[in-house]
Amino acid sequence: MTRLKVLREFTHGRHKHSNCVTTALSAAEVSCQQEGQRLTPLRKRVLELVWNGHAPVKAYQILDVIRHEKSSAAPPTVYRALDFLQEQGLVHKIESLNAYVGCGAPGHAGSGQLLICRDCGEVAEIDDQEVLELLAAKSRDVGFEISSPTIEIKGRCGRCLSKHG
Amino acid sequence: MTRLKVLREFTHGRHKHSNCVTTALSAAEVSCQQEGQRLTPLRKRVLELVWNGHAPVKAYQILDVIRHEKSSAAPPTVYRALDFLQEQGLVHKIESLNAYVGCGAPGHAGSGQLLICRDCGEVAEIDDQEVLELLAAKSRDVGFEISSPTIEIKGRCGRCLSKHG
DNA sequence: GGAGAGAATGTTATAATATAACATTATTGA
DNA sequence: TCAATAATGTTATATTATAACATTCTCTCC
Repeated sequence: MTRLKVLREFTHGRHKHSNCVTTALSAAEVSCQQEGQRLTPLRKRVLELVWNGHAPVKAYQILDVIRHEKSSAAPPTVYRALDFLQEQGLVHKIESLNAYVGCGAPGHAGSGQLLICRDCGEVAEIDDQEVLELLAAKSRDVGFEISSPTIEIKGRCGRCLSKHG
Repeated sequence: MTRLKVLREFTHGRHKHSNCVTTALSAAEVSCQQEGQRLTPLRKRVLELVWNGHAPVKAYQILDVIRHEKSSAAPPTVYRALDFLQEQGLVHKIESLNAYVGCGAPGHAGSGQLLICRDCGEVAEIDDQEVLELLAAKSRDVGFEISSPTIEIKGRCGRCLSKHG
């Protein structure tokens, strides 16, 4: 199937997560450098915490950690960093959960389609042009022009399906 | 284009909105009757307020109105009614706005695709099987099985497009 | 009609999420 | 170095939502 990009995968079992974090942080460095944006230590740390795992992370969870490291941390500390990271396409907000996940493909415009596993909580991200084009076509039928789709899908990932039937 | 159902339309200018409200309330009565659910005066009033117009309505806006009519009104009053209405498919929550809109096709399972106009704020709802099937197919490619999609799309409606270019 | 069960609503308190507004510090570029 | 801008600090508060328990209402069964 062409045009389907997988921006963030389900882990489907154990994996060496430190690799995910390292990769994400390096990619973020590069991306920000290219864009002339500053990935400050604070922003980098927040990104790292968002990449705590493959499940969504809440703003106040991040704050709880940062508070222990930096007494000046307050809600704006975290929300501003998250805003920056979202603008850079390094993080997506999952609106239906009020939580955040790292994006596997920084610099990538907008968010793709977020797949959220009800069982294990992991989130994958795909970006499929066919889906977007079809949605755009259907929207045009009612006179609507898309600018930014939010697509969040709850269901079950392959691993949880095979585990629990 | 087949299989595209329009559950809630953009008004595209003036219309007699009281008709929308009347229709929605009647449909709700019928739907609840059929399902053996109780559309109490409170729930009906909340539904009516959600249908205040074609733009999303916030829970606390509803509460502000109800407070004037019923001194006992408090947040749970409104949230419980909204929960009930969502379960009955009479109202959808727009996750990306923390706001609510009425559904034009009660009883309909899940929400369709919500189209949100950035300019006038109106929300339409379509329900297209092709889109859902394509999404399901693409999700299957990464081993994921969809149970409930949340699709909210920001853009511009036909009227605003023709107005402002 | 009355008793009991379950549903709906009332009531109080608080949790969880997010932003406003202004002060201070750091960084960059002229 | 100085000024401008960006980033962070700081305090307060707005917004959204739920917990927990009390009371009232509605329906059914007898």
